[in-house]
Amino acid sequence: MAARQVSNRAKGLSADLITRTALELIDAEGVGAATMRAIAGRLGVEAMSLYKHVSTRDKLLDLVVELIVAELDQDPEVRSDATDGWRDYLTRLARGVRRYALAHPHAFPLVTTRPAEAPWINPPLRSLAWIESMLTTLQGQGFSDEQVLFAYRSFNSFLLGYLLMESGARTLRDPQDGDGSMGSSDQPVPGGLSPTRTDAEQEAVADATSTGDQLDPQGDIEVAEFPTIHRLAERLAEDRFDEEFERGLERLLDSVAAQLD
Amino acid sequence: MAARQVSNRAKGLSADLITRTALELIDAEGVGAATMRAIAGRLGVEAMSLYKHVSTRDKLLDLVVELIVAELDQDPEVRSDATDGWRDYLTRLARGVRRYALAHPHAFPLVTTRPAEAPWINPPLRSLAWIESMLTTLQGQGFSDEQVLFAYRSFNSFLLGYLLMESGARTLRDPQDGDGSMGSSDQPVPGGLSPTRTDAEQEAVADATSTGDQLDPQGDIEVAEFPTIHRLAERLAEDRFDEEFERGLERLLDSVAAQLD
DNA sequence: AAGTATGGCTTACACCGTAAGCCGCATCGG
DNA sequence: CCGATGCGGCTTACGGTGTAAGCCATACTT
Repeated sequence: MAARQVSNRAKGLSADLITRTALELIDAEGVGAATMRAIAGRLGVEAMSLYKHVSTRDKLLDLVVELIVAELDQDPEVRSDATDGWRDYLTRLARGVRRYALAHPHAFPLVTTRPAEAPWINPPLRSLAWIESMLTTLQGQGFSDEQVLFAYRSFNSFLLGYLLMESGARTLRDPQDGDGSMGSSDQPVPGGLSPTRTDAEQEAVADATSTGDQLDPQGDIEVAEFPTIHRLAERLAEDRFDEEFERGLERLLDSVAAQLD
Repeated sequence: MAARQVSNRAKGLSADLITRTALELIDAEGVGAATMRAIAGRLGVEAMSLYKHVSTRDKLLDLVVELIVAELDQDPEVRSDATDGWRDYLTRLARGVRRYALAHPHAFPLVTTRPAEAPWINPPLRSLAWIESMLTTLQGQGFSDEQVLFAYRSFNSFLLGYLLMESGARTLRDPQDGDGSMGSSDQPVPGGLSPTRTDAEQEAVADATSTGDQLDPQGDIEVAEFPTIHRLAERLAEDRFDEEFERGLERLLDSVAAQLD
């Protein structure tokens, strides 16, 4: 009964499994590593077999984005009701989004960058279900249409900017970091549920200087030319993300509150 | 004397010309359209000739980013001095950045997404020269180190989030699009395209319905499932970007000012 | 038992980035 | 003036990519 699939047949493929495998590859080695052949290979299957379940690689990447965003549904801290008020609701939601952003630093640019189908679906909250949830919740909390719209847009644009900056900063290097959590990090940001390994070797190292000759071969700053950067380099590189995220979020919520006058 | 180059020779190629041509193609048809062959073709040259001036396509894309950011230098409204105070300085700088973001909506994701060489170089202001300018200017205006850092990070993250959202919203619909580059950091991973252009590497294409079956074939909302989105759809799609940008910027500057207490 | 649909596989193609090498011409040292 | 040098084009070729088309064993349906 079952089990024996000597040749082909019954490998148990499915769009979901494929999507999940693609995300694993992306997490491990970057978006570029998730080729149809690589995904198939990891599933012990030929590349063309994937097309029985997924129409195109492009659509597959969209599915990956959906999969990531769907982590909100499993996130125990995120709630779709606002029993403790809109501020609590938005705070939990924002932290949930941050959690999946940091859980998938290689994939996050996909979430932020992929063209949307409608102007009101915007990153990083690209799920109609959650957009609806947010809008109705705020409305239920007494927000006028105008205020709902303001809150929605500010919220998205804050998260987008902050998280892309943060995940970008955390991502760039990788001589070998082992676990990637340097510095602080003790907040409730631990993480997503997926087994992301940030390690990966990726990046041909070879280049290093990519922005022309702004940086010397070691990647250090030209002291003479950029004295202030050099002086502040250490503090610029410092990791205060948790703290700054919470502060920024508070400021955002304050400005939303102010709009309620 | 020059002028007549019957066969080969003296086509006047240069890294700068190539970069400029690449940007034209990106602006017109998306990042994915800027293949080495396409760029060369537009210059009446063979693809391999480009490599005499540019080491790799990846580096070329970096040059494109540099070229875009360099538009700040030509922008008559942007000033590198703060004779009218830091608020005026930051306002002009922000508007300048917005100007090039909107001038190159297809290329902007490159600016935001391309892995940086150092943690303190972050999008969308990816020029050491301008970073230095901003830091020293603020410092010259009496900001403490702490305040400079706060201002720098807030400023970047605000611009990044707002502009990516805006250019994304303005971009979404297009016959074809295609974007290349990679997420946080990727491999060389060349890419194959399909009939028209899509792209490999990171993502691509704007093919319309992408978020699964959230939208019906026309791209309209499922009214029953998402009543609030449907009710607010028109206003969500409304274009109030100019006004909101200015308001958001003001709020940002206020919060920077508050930090000066 | 026959028919049909499903879900794998094989083959093939156009296009991609780019390594390697060729060669005409412009420049310069003698 | 002539030869050497090397720059800046071109040609060829390779491995990799997404995916169209068609094949065929198995599993479900009737």
